[in-house]
Parts: sequence; structure tokens; C-alpha cells
Amino acid sequence: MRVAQHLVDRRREELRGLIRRDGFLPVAEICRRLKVSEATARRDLAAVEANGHITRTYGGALADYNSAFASLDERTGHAWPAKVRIAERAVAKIRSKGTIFLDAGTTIQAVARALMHRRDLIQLVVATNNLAVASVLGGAPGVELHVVGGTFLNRQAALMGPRAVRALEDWSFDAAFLGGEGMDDAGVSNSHESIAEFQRAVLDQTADIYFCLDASKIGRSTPHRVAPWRQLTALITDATPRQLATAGIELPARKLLRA
Amino acid sequence: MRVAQHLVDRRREELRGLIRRDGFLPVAEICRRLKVSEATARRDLAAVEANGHITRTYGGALADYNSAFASLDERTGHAWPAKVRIAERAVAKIRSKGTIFLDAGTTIQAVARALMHRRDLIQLVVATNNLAVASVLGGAPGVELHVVGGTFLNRQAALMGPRAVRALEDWSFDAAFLGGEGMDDAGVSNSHESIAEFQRAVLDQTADIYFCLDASKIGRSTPHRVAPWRQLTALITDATPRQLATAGIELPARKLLRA
DNA sequence: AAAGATATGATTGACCTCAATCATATAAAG
DNA sequence: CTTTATATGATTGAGGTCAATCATATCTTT
Repeated sequence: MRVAQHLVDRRREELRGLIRRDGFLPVAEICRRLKVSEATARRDLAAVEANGHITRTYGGALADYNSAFASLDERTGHAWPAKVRIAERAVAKIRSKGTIFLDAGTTIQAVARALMHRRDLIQLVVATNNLAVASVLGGAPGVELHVVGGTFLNRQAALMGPRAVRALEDWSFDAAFLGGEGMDDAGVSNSHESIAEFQRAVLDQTADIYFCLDASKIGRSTPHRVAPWRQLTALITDATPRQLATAGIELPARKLLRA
Repeated sequence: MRVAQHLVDRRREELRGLIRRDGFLPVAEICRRLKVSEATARRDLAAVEANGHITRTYGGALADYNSAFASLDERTGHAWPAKVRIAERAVAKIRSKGTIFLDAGTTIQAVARALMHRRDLIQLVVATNNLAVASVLGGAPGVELHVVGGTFLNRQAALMGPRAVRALEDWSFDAAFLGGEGMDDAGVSNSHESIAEFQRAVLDQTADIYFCLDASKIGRSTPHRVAPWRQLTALITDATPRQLATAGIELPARKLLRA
């Protein structure tokens, strides 16, 4: 018995909410709560999964936590192996003690994950505005974690805005690891002004500035400029110098860390 | 073939790390990564689960995200039904627009979950220092979410410390919903000074102060005082007036919301 | 109003998961 | 060194999960 489209959509929207609230929902529970058969529950699950935001598992579905915890999503996502290699290169630049900043973005989340593998951390202070990074690093041995507060941006699961910028004022970082959505001859850029503005504020407080971008970002043009190439300490990327050159990006060897 | 105890412990420690990093790990993946049989993987899973920090699901195991996302844990945890009723009572006090603060603690996480059910929110600004609350509420329709930054406390998955207190200075809340670890005749108290101090700072910025504590907190004595009874707008609890009286807690009717 | 499209629930068979049991090899205890 | 305890992997049977198929009812389109 067919049912009206808007009802279907609403039910699936509700399913997304349920999964999101509970973190994990077994299929049987979905049937009970949505009052549908197992078959429909699975179909809904497939539909919601296709739209992103959840990942199915055997027996149910997991919330991707609006990408606050996009771990599964990420690992299967775009250029993940490259991001992991970039992350390893980045982590090698982190000393066992000191103060660093980790930005938002999946590449930087990979850095946080890689940082978990380090066993030699003594007293590393890590500040971040990224809730995914915070969740990964929370409770990591040898790490004192700080979260820079601000307005929550759902898309990035990160904190931004004027309060975030202001909160940066009493920080001073030995190193910062930043992501970006595009890079061209002029430097790194992002699609949202609030992100770019926040990143610029980070730069003001940081000694060593590392941008971590995979090759897919080459030549991608996004409106809000973060920093010109001369301002950063190094670019960590899987892209070859030749690939970079095609987009007019020419960096001295000491400013290019190949992953 | 038996294997040395310290190796077993180490492997299980590693398993906990793997699950923690990945959020979810299927049994087959555990076998592959730990190079053990399925039987051993399940045994390890059971052992790690017994020590907390993960919850098993059909087909694998979920990280509890160091309680940043203790959703499953909570729901099966202590006094959860009471917390849900308290949360519903609390949410009824929240208007469809305005600015509120949500504290750390499982009871307040229940408030956040209950808030998700509200469909009438227009422009509600929610500030919190609790990452679990942030994850639940992130992207909720009609909610503008802010996170008050600070030092990450693993046990509570919350942000505290001097930076958090300072970040509160430019806020002003219509209402705040706070938890606590104990209540007696003198008022509400907490076990950690940093938490109590932060909560006192919240009180300074808040018009209507609601404490949400279930009956198990009655008479429990914890060292760091947060606020005397006269300072709060109302106590939301499942405890009966008689129960409260046994601990010397006497509140006027308008200050007691029974859940 | 008629025809077509499709959402639903039931059924089925293949596959997977899980707990229990058991033999065995090796660590730990004496 | 001998004995005991136990961690491991293989096996097995019960039950759960899933995708595919199909008939049916009802929404949508013309």
C-alpha cells in the first residue's frame, strides 16, 4: 500500500533524527519506533545513508554525528590515503612538548588520529576549534586538550565567529596545522569568510604555520583568502612540485613537505 | 596455546584504542588487525566492554567516545528514566526563542536530547561547555549553538578552567540548566573545584537558574559548594518533598518542580 | 476517471553473528 | 620439574540479518 511522498520523507527525516540522537539504532528498534516493517526500515536506512549523515552497520545504523565524528565516512571518503600520509608527515613536525593548534577539516582530523599513535608525548598542549579533533584527542596520554569556543558550524563541526577569534587572543602557539579548500598561485583559500577570518587570527598567534592540503585542492578557487605562500612555514601535501607548478604554485624546497 | 598475560592485556588495550579511534569496528576487522581468531576477538571485546569505554553491537563494537558520547551508556545507566522525566520538565521551561545555557552531566544531556524533540524552536541560542550536548544539539533546527571553550576534562567531556570562566563574561542567559553531584540542606555541590567554580560563573550571568538533580543525589556530600538554595529559581527533580526533607532540604512550592 | 508508478509488508534463501563446547599448547604456580 | 590454570582456535547449532522477489494497495499523473 503506497503512502504519500511527504510522509515518507518526513519519516526518513525522523529516522535521521532518531539515529542522530541515539548514536546507534538497531533495525528492530527502528521498526518499533517508526512502526514499519523490517523491509521498510531497511529501505529507509538505505535512503538516509545515501543522503549522508549516517553509516549502516550490521544490525543497525550509526550516526555520523553530523561529521563531528565522520571517522567512518572519512576513511572511505575522498583522498583518505593521501590525507593519512600528509598527517604522518605533519605529526613528525610536532615535538613531545609545546603548544600547537589543530584546525578543522578532515585532513587535520587525520593529523589528530595520527597524533594518537605517538607514545612519546610528554606535555603537549593542543588547542582546537574542531569537535571531531577534540573527541579523538580527548583523554590522549600526554596531551592537555583545550577547545577554543565559538559558534558551532554544523557543516564543519567546528567553532567559529567573533567569540572564537577573541578566544584566540590569549593563546600563543609553537605550531599550527591548518586545512583549506583551495590553493592557487596566490595562496590558500576557503569557501567561508568566517573560517578564513578565524584562520587568519590563528596565524597571528603562531610561530610555525603548516598548511595541510591534498592534491585535489590544487587550482581550486574559493573566494576567501587565508594567507599568501610567503606567510607559511611549509605546505604539507601529497602533490608533486610539477602538479603544484601547473597551478602557478612555486615554493622553495624548505617550504614544501612531500607526503 | 596460552599466551602471556601482559601480551593479552596489551592487545586489549590496543583494541580499546582501535575502537576509540575508529568509532566503530566490525568483528572481522578486529580479527584482521589484531591477527586473532574470531573467538578471541569476541572474548577481548567482552573484556574491554566489562572495563567500560565501549559498547558492543551486533557485528562489532562502538566507542563510548570517552563518554563524550555516552548515549548508549547513559540510556542503560543509573536512574535514566528519572533523568528523562526531569529533562522533559526542564525543556518545558525553555521558550522558543531566547538564550540558555546547558551544563555538563548526564542529566543535562538528557535535557539536550529532549530539546531535540521540540519542533517550535524559532531562534533559540544555546551555549554549553559540554561536548556531548554540543554533539546532540549540533545542527538542530531552530537552534544556534555555541560552545564555551576551555580546558577539556576527560571525565566529563566538558570544558572548564579559567579560560572557560573568562569566556562566560560576554554572555547573558535567560535561563541556565545545571547539574550537580550532591545536594543537602546547604544547597548543591560538586566534587571538583573547577566544575563548581565554572558553575558559579554561569550563575552570575543568568536570570533563571534551574538545577536538575535526580533523587540519588539527595544527602550526598561533595566538597565544593556551587550555590545555596535561595539563589536558584527552581530545583527540577524526581524526588518527593518528603525525600528532600530527610536531607534537610525545604523548598517553597514555586521552587520545586517535580518530574 | 483511468492508467501508471511506487511504497509497503510478507516470504524466502543465503550469509553472518554469536555463545558454548572442546582439545591443545603454553604460561604460571608449586 | 611437575602440576595446574588458562588463553587460544576450531567447530557447531541456534538464531539474527540482509537483499531480492512478489502481490497488493494507494498515491500520482494524465
